Amino acid sequence: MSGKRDEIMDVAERMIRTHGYNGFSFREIAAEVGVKSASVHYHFATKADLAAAVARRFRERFEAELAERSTADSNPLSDWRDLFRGALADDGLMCLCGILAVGGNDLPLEVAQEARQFMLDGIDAISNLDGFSAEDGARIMAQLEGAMLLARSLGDPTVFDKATRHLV
Amino acid sequence: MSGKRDEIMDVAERMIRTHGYNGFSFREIAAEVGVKSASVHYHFATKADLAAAVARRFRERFEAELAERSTADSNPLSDWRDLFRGALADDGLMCLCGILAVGGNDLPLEVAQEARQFMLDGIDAISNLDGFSAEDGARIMAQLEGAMLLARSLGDPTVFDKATRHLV
DNA sequence: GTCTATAATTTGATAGAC
DNA sequence: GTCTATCAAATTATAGAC
Repeated sequence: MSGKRDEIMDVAERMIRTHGYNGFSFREIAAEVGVKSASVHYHFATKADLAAAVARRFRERFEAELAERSTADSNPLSDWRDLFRGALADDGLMCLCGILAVGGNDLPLEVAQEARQFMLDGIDAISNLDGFSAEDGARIMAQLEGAMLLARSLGDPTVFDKATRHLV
Repeated sequence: MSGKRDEIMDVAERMIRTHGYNGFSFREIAAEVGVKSASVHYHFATKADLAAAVARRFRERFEAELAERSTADSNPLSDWRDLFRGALADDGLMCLCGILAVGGNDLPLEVAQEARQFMLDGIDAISNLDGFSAEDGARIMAQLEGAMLLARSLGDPTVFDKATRHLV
C-alpha cells in the first residue's frame, strides 16, 4: 500500500549512510523518488521523523537478519561480523547507527535515541552469548563499529577484515 | 602574531568535534570569536581550507603529545589509550579525525585526506611497536575509534574504558 | 497523494570602504 | 584586518489547489 513511503525510506537510508544526517535534503530525496519535496513532507512531517523512522527500521532489520542467520551450529560472533561486513561490501556504506552515533550531539533527540538503542541492543546481545561478559559486549561492538569507520576512512573494505579477523 | 587565526581554529575544532563538518558555519564561529564572518574568510578562504587546517593541526598535535608522553618504561598501548580517552573525558568530544572519517563521502577532498592520514599514521605507528603486526595496527586503531564512537553514542565515557581495558 | 508556490531562514562567499 | 552590505543558492516547512 505505502510503496512510496518505503521508497522514500530506502533513498533516505542510503543518503544518510553516505553523507550523514546533515548531508541530505527532502528535495534530493524527492528528485530521486520522482516526486516533489512537498510529497515527502506528506509522508514524513519533519526531517527528524524521517530519520528516526529509517533508524528504527534499520535496527529492526538488523535484528531480524541476525536471527535468520544464526543456526544451531553457527558461530555467533561470525554472524555479527558477517552482517557488519555485508553492508560495507555492497557499496562502502557505513553502519547507519554508527553514522548517527557520531553526529549525535546535534541530532534531534528521537534520532539519537534510535542510534543509542542499536548500540545498547548490540552490547546486550553479545553479552548474553555463552561465555561472554558485559565488557565483552562493549569491546566487540566497539571493534565492529571502529572497523567500519576505519575501512570507510581508508576507502578499503579489506581493512575491516584485518581489524576483525581475531574475532572469529 | 596570528592570535585570531588560532582562536578561529580552536572554535572550529570544538564545533566540528561536536557537530561534525556540516554542523558549523562561518557565522557561528565569527560570533563566538567576536568578529564578523567576513573576517573569518580573511583568515581562511573557504570552509574546506579551515577544516583541513584544523584536521592537520589535530594530527600533528596528537603525534607530538604521543611522543611527549612516551618514556623508556611506559607501555606504548597505554599511552595511545590515555590520549584517546583524554579528549573524551574533557567534554565528550569525539576524535576529530574519527568524525571526519565517518562523514567522508561528501567531504572536500583535502579534508578527507587529512583524516585518512591520521588513521594511516596511527596504524603505522602501532604496527611498528615491538611485537606488533600490521593487522594489530588496524585492529587497535579500530578498537580505539570504535570505543569513542560507542561512548559518545551512549553518553557515557566509562564505556570507552570497558571497551579498551583489554588493551593494557 | 501529489502538485505549485512561497515563506522564512541559513548558508558560503565576495566587493569595497575604512 | 575588520567592517557593512549583499548575493545566489539551498534549506525545512507550510498553504491551498487539484
